Amino acid sequence: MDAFFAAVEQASKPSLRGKPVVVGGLGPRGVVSTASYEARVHGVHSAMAMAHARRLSPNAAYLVPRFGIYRQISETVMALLHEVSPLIEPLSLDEAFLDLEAGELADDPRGAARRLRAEIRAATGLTASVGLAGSKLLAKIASEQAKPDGLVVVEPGTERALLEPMPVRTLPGVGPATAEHLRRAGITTVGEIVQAGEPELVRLLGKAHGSGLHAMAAGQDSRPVVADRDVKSISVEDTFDADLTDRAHVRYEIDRLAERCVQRLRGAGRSGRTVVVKVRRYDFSTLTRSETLRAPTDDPGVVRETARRLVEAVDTTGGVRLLGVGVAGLADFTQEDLFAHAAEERAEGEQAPEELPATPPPAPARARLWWPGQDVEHETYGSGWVQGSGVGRVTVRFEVPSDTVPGRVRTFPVDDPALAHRDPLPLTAGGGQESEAEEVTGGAAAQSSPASRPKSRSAGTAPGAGSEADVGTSIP
DNA sequence: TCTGGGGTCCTCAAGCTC
DNA sequence: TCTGGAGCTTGAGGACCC
Repeated sequence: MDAFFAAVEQASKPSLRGKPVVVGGLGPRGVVSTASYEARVHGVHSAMAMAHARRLSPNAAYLVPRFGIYRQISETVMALLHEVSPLIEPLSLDEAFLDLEAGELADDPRGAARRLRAEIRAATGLTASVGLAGSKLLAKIASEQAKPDGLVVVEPGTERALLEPMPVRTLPGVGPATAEHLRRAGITTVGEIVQAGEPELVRLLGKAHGSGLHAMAAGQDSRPVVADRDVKSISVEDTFDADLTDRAHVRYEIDRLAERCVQRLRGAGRSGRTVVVKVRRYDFSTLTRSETLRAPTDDPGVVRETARRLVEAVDTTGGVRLLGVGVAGLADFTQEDLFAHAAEERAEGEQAPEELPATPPPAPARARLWWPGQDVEHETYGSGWVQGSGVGRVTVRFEVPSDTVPGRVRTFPVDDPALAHRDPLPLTAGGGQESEAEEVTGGAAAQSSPASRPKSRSAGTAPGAGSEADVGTSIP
């Protein structure tokens, strides 16, 4: 998926169309989730510290994510994918693998891809990119090449030639640490991984990673498209604007996180046996502590008590920047943990004064309730979104997705009773520009080798926004 | 300017059982 | 009865992905 959050914001807010937009956490420790193509020109990219992004692109619009509307649009797109093939493996809100051979359009993958992109554009007003190949690895690489707004086809037999010159970071599973490991061994391209041989890769990276990477570098990827992956763990975590130094405050936050975690656990109809606490200290060192219970639980008291016990064993004297609570070893049933219940009751009865939770931290200032990008409604001026807030004032731009010109801006006191939060407005369907992207070549040399053709074809799709330079060769 | 949130998978060490 | 090894489980950390 490509610039999805930013593309939704631009579609929702007419005044931001064609402008640099950055979506992410706006607190002092926020990072970029997505940058629009206009912001990427200035060097802004995802996972970058927000403060860094602001220096690179000071005139961009900085907005908080609106997951509700992203989820709605994602559901629309996934429903369209279902019409093409029943076998879909979603990777995130905006990206999925599709096994075309499980659908009715297996004989015309290129037509299916074209139709899909057109339908996504018609339904959401957003553009999508598609990579068409015989494996998930190559479909993913092709969809990256296709962005923005394109289609790339990797012809069977061209896989090796396509992959060989690419940097090792192209392969999934190769991050900064593995890339550095390989670089020290003199390996910087995918071709060099193949040349090094599997035994050398296993020696460098271990059995699973080494042999898996060697196979992928050789273009061998037989991973099937898997629908309905089972969730293995559920967790919540918070990074604090300022490090927590007070143990009672740490305990208070652990209690809150345990509560939220159990809410999500119950929302998913699950329980779990292993409680995990995560602590990131002032120096960014990260510790996890876990405890496996005798039976799965979804009891907030049990999770809270276990999490408290685990965090007590961690030295937090220097300060804590992040706390997390999670539950793993998920099951579909619960079993009352009588011992933990008894322990909880005992603890409640015996709580010493210093064991009492700390006074909750001071509530955020009213101005912090208005985050840039949020949807609002004013009794007089109608629907709009928060452009900014501070020094007791909040600035709102009044415009809706269907507007063709930017809306007007007005400023109010932060506690103006006429101003309220509202749900996002849907994007206008069919808002995309008509443009039939031309397909160009994606693979390297177009030598066709039917014998090497993998059994299934996968298409990776990624709604994006931008130009139409496509590359592609036809599948016979 | 330090570095989010929610996940998955792998590796390794230690303890336990057979 | 003792001992060593295999295999499993648990706990912790690291790397990676979107």
